[in-house]
Amino acid sequence: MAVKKAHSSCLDTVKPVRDALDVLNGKWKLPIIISIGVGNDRFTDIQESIPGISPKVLAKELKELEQHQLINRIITEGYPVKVSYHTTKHSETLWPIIYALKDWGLHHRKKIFNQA
Amino acid sequence: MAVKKAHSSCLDTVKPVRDALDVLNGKWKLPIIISIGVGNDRFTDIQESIPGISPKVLAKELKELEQHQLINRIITEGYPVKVSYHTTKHSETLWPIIYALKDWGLHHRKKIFNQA
DNA sequence: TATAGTACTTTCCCAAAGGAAAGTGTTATA
DNA sequence: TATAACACTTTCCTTTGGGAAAGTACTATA
Repeated sequence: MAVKKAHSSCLDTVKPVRDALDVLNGKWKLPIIISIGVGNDRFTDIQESIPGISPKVLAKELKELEQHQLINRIITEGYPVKVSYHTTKHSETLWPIIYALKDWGLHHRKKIFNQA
Repeated sequence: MAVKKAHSSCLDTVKPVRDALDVLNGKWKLPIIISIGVGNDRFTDIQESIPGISPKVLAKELKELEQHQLINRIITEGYPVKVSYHTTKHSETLWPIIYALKDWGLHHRKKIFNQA
Protein backbone atom coordinates (compact mmCIF):
# COMPACT_ATOMS: atom_id res chain seq x y z
CA MET A 1 0.00 0.00 0.00
CA ALA A 2 1.17 3.47 -0.69
CA VAL A 3 2.39 5.02 2.50
CA LYS A 4 0.53 8.17 3.38
CA LYS A 5 2.95 10.81 4.56
CA ALA A 6 1.43 13.03 7.20
CA HIS A 7 1.27 16.72 6.48
CA SER A 8 3.19 19.16 8.64
CA SER A 9 1.05 20.84 11.25
CA CYS A 10 0.86 24.60 11.21
CA LEU A 11 -2.21 25.08 13.36
CA ASP A 12 -0.30 26.94 16.06
CA THR A 13 0.16 29.74 13.60
CA VAL A 14 -2.85 29.30 11.34
CA LYS A 15 -5.48 29.39 14.08
CA PRO A 16 -4.57 32.72 15.68
CA VAL A 17 -3.99 34.25 12.26
CA ARG A 18 -7.49 33.21 11.26
CA ASP A 19 -8.88 34.65 14.49
CA ALA A 20 -7.28 37.96 13.57
CA LEU A 21 -8.46 37.82 9.97
CA ASP A 22 -12.02 37.12 11.09
CA VAL A 23 -12.07 40.39 12.99
CA LEU A 24 -10.19 42.46 10.42
CA ASN A 25 -11.81 41.08 7.27
CA GLY A 26 -12.72 43.20 4.28
CA LYS A 27 -11.07 46.16 2.67
CA TRP A 28 -12.17 48.82 5.11
CA LYS A 29 -11.62 47.90 8.77
CA LEU A 30 -7.95 48.78 8.99
CA PRO A 31 -8.21 51.94 6.88
CA ILE A 32 -10.97 53.14 9.21
CA ILE A 33 -8.88 52.40 12.29
CA ILE A 34 -6.01 54.31 10.72
CA SER A 35 -8.21 57.28 9.90
CA ILE A 36 -9.74 57.51 13.37
CA GLY A 37 -6.38 56.87 14.96
CA VAL A 38 -4.88 59.78 13.09
CA GLY A 39 -7.50 62.15 14.46
CA ASN A 40 -10.58 61.96 12.26
CA ASP A 41 -13.39 61.61 14.75
CA ARG A 42 -16.44 62.66 12.71
CA PHE A 43 -18.35 60.46 10.30
CA THR A 44 -17.87 62.81 7.38
CA ASP A 45 -14.18 63.33 8.06
CA ILE A 46 -13.59 59.60 8.13
CA GLN A 47 -15.54 59.19 4.92
CA GLU A 48 -13.57 61.90 3.15
CA SER A 49 -10.24 60.56 4.31
CA ILE A 50 -10.81 57.13 2.79
CA PRO A 51 -11.23 57.29 -0.99
CA GLY A 52 -14.07 55.21 -2.34
CA ILE A 53 -15.93 54.32 0.84
CA SER A 54 -19.70 54.86 0.76
CA PRO A 55 -21.69 56.03 3.79
CA LYS A 56 -23.56 52.74 3.92
CA VAL A 57 -20.41 50.71 4.14
CA LEU A 58 -18.81 53.10 6.60
CA ALA A 59 -21.81 52.93 8.94
CA LYS A 60 -21.80 49.15 8.85
CA GLU A 61 -18.08 48.84 9.45
CA LEU A 62 -18.18 51.33 12.33
CA LYS A 63 -20.81 49.19 14.04
CA GLU A 64 -18.69 46.08 13.68
CA LEU A 65 -15.57 47.82 14.95
CA GLU A 66 -17.52 49.03 17.98
CA GLN A 67 -18.74 45.48 18.68
CA HIS A 68 -15.15 44.28 18.55
CA GLN A 69 -14.20 47.02 21.03
CA LEU A 70 -11.78 48.63 18.66
CA ILE A 71 -13.56 52.01 18.63
CA ASN A 72 -15.98 53.95 20.82
CA ARG A 73 -18.96 55.86 19.56
CA ILE A 74 -19.62 58.94 21.64
CA ILE A 75 -22.78 61.01 21.42
CA THR A 76 -22.64 64.58 22.62
CA GLU A 77 -26.08 66.03 23.26
CA GLY A 78 -26.66 69.59 22.17
CA TYR A 79 -28.52 71.68 19.59
CA PRO A 80 -26.80 69.75 16.87
CA VAL A 81 -26.29 66.31 18.34
CA LYS A 82 -22.72 65.33 17.65
CA VAL A 83 -21.39 61.87 17.15
CA SER A 84 -17.70 61.22 17.39
CA TYR A 85 -15.56 58.14 17.10
CA HIS A 86 -12.40 57.31 18.98
CA THR A 87 -10.04 54.40 18.99
CA THR A 88 -9.84 52.28 22.11
CA LYS A 89 -6.75 51.24 23.98
CA HIS A 90 -7.25 47.79 22.54
CA SER A 91 -7.02 49.09 18.99
CA GLU A 92 -3.53 50.41 19.65
CA THR A 93 -2.33 46.83 19.60
CA LEU A 94 -3.20 46.78 15.90
CA TRP A 95 -0.45 49.16 14.89
CA PRO A 96 2.21 46.47 14.46
CA ILE A 97 -0.11 44.85 11.93
CA ILE A 98 -0.79 48.15 10.21
CA TYR A 99 2.89 49.04 9.93
CA ALA A 100 3.73 45.56 8.67
CA LEU A 101 1.05 45.83 5.99
CA LYS A 102 2.15 49.34 5.06
CA ASP A 103 5.77 48.26 4.65
CA TRP A 104 4.78 45.23 2.66
CA GLY A 105 2.41 47.20 0.45
CA LEU A 106 5.20 49.63 -0.44
CA HIS A 107 7.65 46.78 -0.98
CA HIS A 108 5.26 44.78 -3.14
CA ARG A 109 4.36 47.74 -5.31
CA LYS A 110 8.03 48.49 -5.87
CA LYS A 111 8.68 44.90 -6.84
CA ILE A 112 5.81 44.71 -9.30
CA PHE A 113 6.65 48.11 -10.76
CA ASN A 114 10.31 47.25 -11.33
CA GLN A 115 9.32 44.17 -13.31
CA ALA A 116 6.88 45.90 -15.63
CA MET B 1 -21.54 80.14 6.95
CA ALA B 2 -20.43 77.23 9.00
CA VAL B 3 -16.75 76.67 8.52
CA LYS B 4 -15.90 73.27 7.12
CA LYS B 5 -12.94 71.79 8.96
CA ALA B 6 -10.74 69.68 6.73
CA HIS B 7 -10.21 66.08 7.67
CA SER B 8 -6.76 64.82 8.57
CA SER B 9 -5.02 63.04 5.75
CA CYS B 10 -3.93 59.47 6.30
CA LEU B 11 -3.37 58.43 2.71
CA ASP B 12 0.35 57.80 3.23
CA THR B 13 -0.60 54.89 5.41
CA VAL B 14 -4.00 53.93 3.99
CA LYS B 15 -2.86 53.52 0.40
CA PRO B 16 -0.05 51.00 0.91
CA VAL B 17 -2.17 49.14 3.46
CA ARG B 18 -4.90 48.82 0.86
CA ASP B 19 -2.37 47.63 -1.71
CA ALA B 20 -1.37 44.88 0.69
CA LEU B 21 -4.96 43.99 1.56
CA ASP B 22 -5.83 43.71 -2.13
CA VAL B 23 -3.23 40.99 -2.57
CA LEU B 24 -3.88 39.18 0.71
CA ASN B 25 -7.68 39.39 0.75
CA GLY B 26 -9.92 36.60 1.93
CA LYS B 27 -9.59 34.07 4.71
CA TRP B 28 -7.22 31.68 3.01
CA LYS B 29 -4.20 33.36 1.39
CA LEU B 30 -2.08 33.75 4.51
CA PRO B 31 -2.96 30.35 5.97
CA ILE B 32 -1.89 28.78 2.66
CA ILE B 33 1.40 30.69 2.67
CA ILE B 34 1.97 29.52 6.23
CA SER B 35 1.24 25.91 5.36
CA ILE B 36 3.51 25.83 2.33
CA GLY B 37 6.16 27.80 4.17
CA VAL B 38 6.20 25.22 6.94
CA GLY B 39 6.91 22.42 4.48
CA ASN B 40 3.61 21.22 3.03
CA ASP B 41 4.31 21.10 -0.68
CA ARG B 42 1.57 18.77 -1.96
CA PHE B 43 -2.00 19.77 -2.70
CA THR B 44 -3.48 17.22 -0.34
CA ASP B 45 -1.09 18.05 2.48
CA ILE B 46 -1.93 21.71 2.24
CA GLN B 47 -5.62 20.91 2.21
CA GLU B 48 -5.36 18.68 5.27
CA SER B 49 -3.31 21.20 7.19
CA ILE B 50 -5.92 23.94 6.89
CA PRO B 51 -9.21 22.99 8.53
CA GLY B 52 -12.28 23.82 6.48
CA ILE B 53 -10.72 24.61 3.13
CA SER B 54 -12.33 22.89 0.14
CA PRO B 55 -10.34 21.70 -2.87
CA LYS B 56 -12.12 24.17 -5.11
CA VAL B 57 -11.13 27.12 -2.98
CA LEU B 58 -7.61 25.84 -2.50
CA ALA B 59 -7.09 25.45 -6.26
CA LYS B 60 -8.33 28.98 -6.89
CA GLU B 61 -6.23 30.55 -4.17
CA LEU B 62 -3.10 28.71 -5.30
CA LYS B 63 -3.53 30.19 -8.77
CA GLU B 64 -3.84 33.69 -7.39
CA LEU B 65 -0.84 33.29 -5.13
CA GLU B 66 1.18 32.09 -8.10
CA GLN B 67 0.12 35.13 -10.13
CA HIS B 68 1.23 37.38 -7.30
CA GLN B 69 4.59 35.58 -7.29
CA LEU B 70 4.22 34.40 -3.75
CA ILE B 71 4.45 30.70 -4.60
CA ASN B 72 5.80 28.52 -7.41
CA ARG B 73 4.01 25.54 -8.90
CA ILE B 74 6.42 22.84 -9.96
CA ILE B 75 5.48 19.86 -12.08
CA THR B 76 7.68 16.78 -11.93
CA GLU B 77 7.10 14.45 -14.85
CA GLY B 78 7.05 10.74 -14.12
CA TYR B 79 4.69 7.77 -13.93
CA PRO B 80 2.63 9.61 -11.40
CA VAL B 81 2.99 13.24 -12.41
CA LYS B 82 3.75 15.19 -9.27
CA VAL B 83 2.81 18.74 -8.55
CA SER B 84 4.46 20.58 -5.72
CA TYR B 85 4.22 24.07 -4.35
CA HIS B 86 6.95 26.19 -2.84
CA THR B 87 7.08 29.65 -1.42
CA THR B 88 9.13 32.24 -3.26
CA LYS B 89 11.75 34.55 -1.85
CA HIS B 90 9.24 37.35 -2.15
CA SER B 91 6.79 35.55 0.12
CA GLU B 92 9.33 35.57 2.92
CA THR B 93 8.69 39.28 3.30
CA LEU B 94 5.19 38.38 4.50
CA TRP B 95 6.35 36.85 7.75
CA PRO B 96 6.34 40.11 9.71
CA ILE B 97 2.66 40.43 8.80
CA ILE B 98 1.96 36.83 9.72
CA TYR B 99 3.66 37.12 13.09
CA ALA B 100 1.90 40.40 13.82
CA LEU B 101 -1.46 38.81 13.01
CA LYS B 102 -0.64 35.72 15.06
CA ASP B 103 0.32 37.79 18.10
CA TRP B 104 -2.75 39.95 17.75
CA GLY B 105 -5.06 36.96 17.29
CA LEU B 106 -3.76 35.42 20.52
CA HIS B 107 -4.00 38.74 22.33
CA HIS B 108 -7.51 39.46 21.09
CA ARG B 109 -8.80 36.01 22.00
CA LYS B 110 -7.38 36.36 25.49
CA LYS B 111 -9.03 39.74 25.91
CA ILE B 112 -12.43 38.56 24.72
CA PHE B 113 -12.19 35.40 26.80
CA ASN B 114 -11.31 37.25 30.00
CA GLN B 115 -14.37 39.44 29.65
CA ALA B 116 -16.86 36.63 29.11
C1' DT C 1 -37.11 81.31 3.19
C1' DA C 2 -33.60 78.63 1.29
C1' DT C 3 -29.51 76.32 1.56
C1' DA C 4 -26.08 73.60 3.68
C1' DG C 5 -24.15 70.55 7.09
C1' DT C 6 -24.33 66.17 9.92
C1' DA C 7 -25.04 61.38 10.30
C1' DC C 8 -26.74 58.44 8.71
C1' DT C 9 -30.68 54.86 6.42
C1' DT C 10 -32.92 52.71 2.64
C1' DT C 11 -33.37 50.45 -1.61
C1' DC C 12 -31.69 48.11 -5.43
C1' DC C 13 -28.56 45.44 -7.52
C1' DC C 14 -24.31 42.93 -8.90
C1' DA C 15 -20.14 40.30 -8.25
C1' DA C 16 -17.21 37.66 -5.52
C1' DA C 17 -16.54 34.38 -1.78
C1' DG C 18 -17.15 30.20 -0.44
C1' DG C 19 -19.53 25.65 1.18
C1' DA C 20 -21.14 20.72 -0.36
C1' DA C 21 -20.85 17.06 -3.05
C1' DA C 22 -19.73 14.45 -6.83
C1' DG C 23 -16.92 13.48 -10.76
C1' DT C 24 -12.47 12.80 -13.64
C1' DG C 25 -8.26 10.57 -15.32
C1' DT C 26 -4.21 8.39 -14.29
C1' DT C 27 -1.32 5.13 -11.86
C1' DA C 28 -0.06 1.95 -8.27
C1' DT C 29 -0.83 -1.53 -5.08
C1' DA C 30 -3.27 -5.43 -2.52
C1' DT D 1 -9.98 -7.11 -10.20
C1' DA D 2 -10.81 -3.65 -7.07
C1' DT D 3 -9.44 -0.06 -4.40
C1' DA D 4 -7.03 4.00 -3.30
C1' DA D 5 -4.01 8.01 -3.99
C1' DC D 6 -3.35 12.38 -6.35
C1' DA D 7 -4.78 16.76 -8.11
C1' DC D 8 -7.96 18.68 -9.22
C1' DT D 9 -12.69 20.21 -11.86
C1' DT D 10 -17.54 20.81 -12.11
C1' DT D 11 -21.99 21.99 -10.62
C1' DC D 12 -25.11 24.06 -7.64
C1' DC D 13 -26.36 27.16 -4.41
C1' DT D 14 -26.17 30.60 -0.54
C1' DT D 15 -23.99 34.36 1.75
C1' DT D 16 -21.40 38.39 2.00
C1' DG D 17 -19.30 42.52 0.27
C1' DG D 18 -19.94 46.41 -1.63
C1' DG D 19 -21.24 50.23 -5.31
C1' DA D 20 -24.92 53.94 -6.67
C1' DA D 21 -28.22 56.88 -5.61
C1' DA D 22 -31.67 58.85 -3.10
C1' DG D 23 -33.90 59.94 1.14
C1' DT D 24 -34.45 61.44 6.17
C1' DA D 25 -34.48 64.38 10.23
C1' DC D 26 -32.56 67.87 12.48
C1' DT D 27 -30.25 72.41 13.01
C1' DA D 28 -27.78 76.51 11.75
C1' DT D 29 -26.71 80.11 8.91
C1' DA D 30 -27.18 83.52 4.88
